Amino acid sequence: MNIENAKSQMRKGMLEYCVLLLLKRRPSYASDIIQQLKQAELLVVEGTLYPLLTRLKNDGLLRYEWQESTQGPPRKYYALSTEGEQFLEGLDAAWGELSNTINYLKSNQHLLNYKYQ
Amino acid sequence: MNIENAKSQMRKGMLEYCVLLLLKRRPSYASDIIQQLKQAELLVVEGTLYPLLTRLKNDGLLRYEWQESTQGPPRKYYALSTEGEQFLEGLDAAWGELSNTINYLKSNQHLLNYKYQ
DNA sequence: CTTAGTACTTTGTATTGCAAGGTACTAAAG
DNA sequence: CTTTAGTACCTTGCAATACAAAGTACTAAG
Repeated sequence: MNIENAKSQMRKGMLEYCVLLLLKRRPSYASDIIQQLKQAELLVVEGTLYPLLTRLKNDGLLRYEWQESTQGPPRKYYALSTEGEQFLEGLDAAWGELSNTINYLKSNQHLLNYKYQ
Repeated sequence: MNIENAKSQMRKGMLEYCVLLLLKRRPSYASDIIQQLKQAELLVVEGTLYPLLTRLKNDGLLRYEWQESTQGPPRKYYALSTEGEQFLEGLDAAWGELSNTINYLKSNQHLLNYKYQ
């Protein structure tokens, strides 16, 4: 058990959220998404992202269209569906709650009413 | 796919962190930890927590001691080891980074340098 | 001695992140 | 024409782990 492993664990639940956040800004293809996440210091590899995108598409949260590239094979540009936008709003709320909860746990406030034994 | 499922995914990577945060405040036994997490609106069930505690103990981050209870069977009080305290500091840093990253992604700031196509 | 309450533990399943390997298209070099 | 390099998409096998459900065990009350 090391910190890297723990960081990886933390990222796990957030990946889906982060990908949807990125796609809200602009349609992107997989390799592009990986670059964007790397810039944001959220390392993700292909073997993680492709199945995730497929899952989100199958759930109706994403749609995609093929686009020619000037250099290389065509790209699959993913974008949020209407349902995906609504889902993202739900995730925004969930993130807010989780963030509050952890900051609360960090803040010691819950100790004010605490009597030992 | 629904929001509850997604929330659950988000919680996953944070559970370890939250449990360590709680145990930093005071030694607790499993059922007590579940109650505290429930108060913080982070639902966790026995089948999740017990293996987690065992894992953290095997990794040397926690230690425990049995204590008699006035009502019912004895309780296994877990507390942070020295190594666990250091590990928690690492998780604090990781949480800060992740939190920053997501707020960054939410903030649209990464669009300022963006040119489409 | 049975029932209720509390607490710890294990088993089986499903999800999913990731490493590694594979397929396919384009363009440039030999 | 064939080979090589670059880009992009996809799949397979493994390991980690959250969770539901069932099991064990102790105490106290009826």
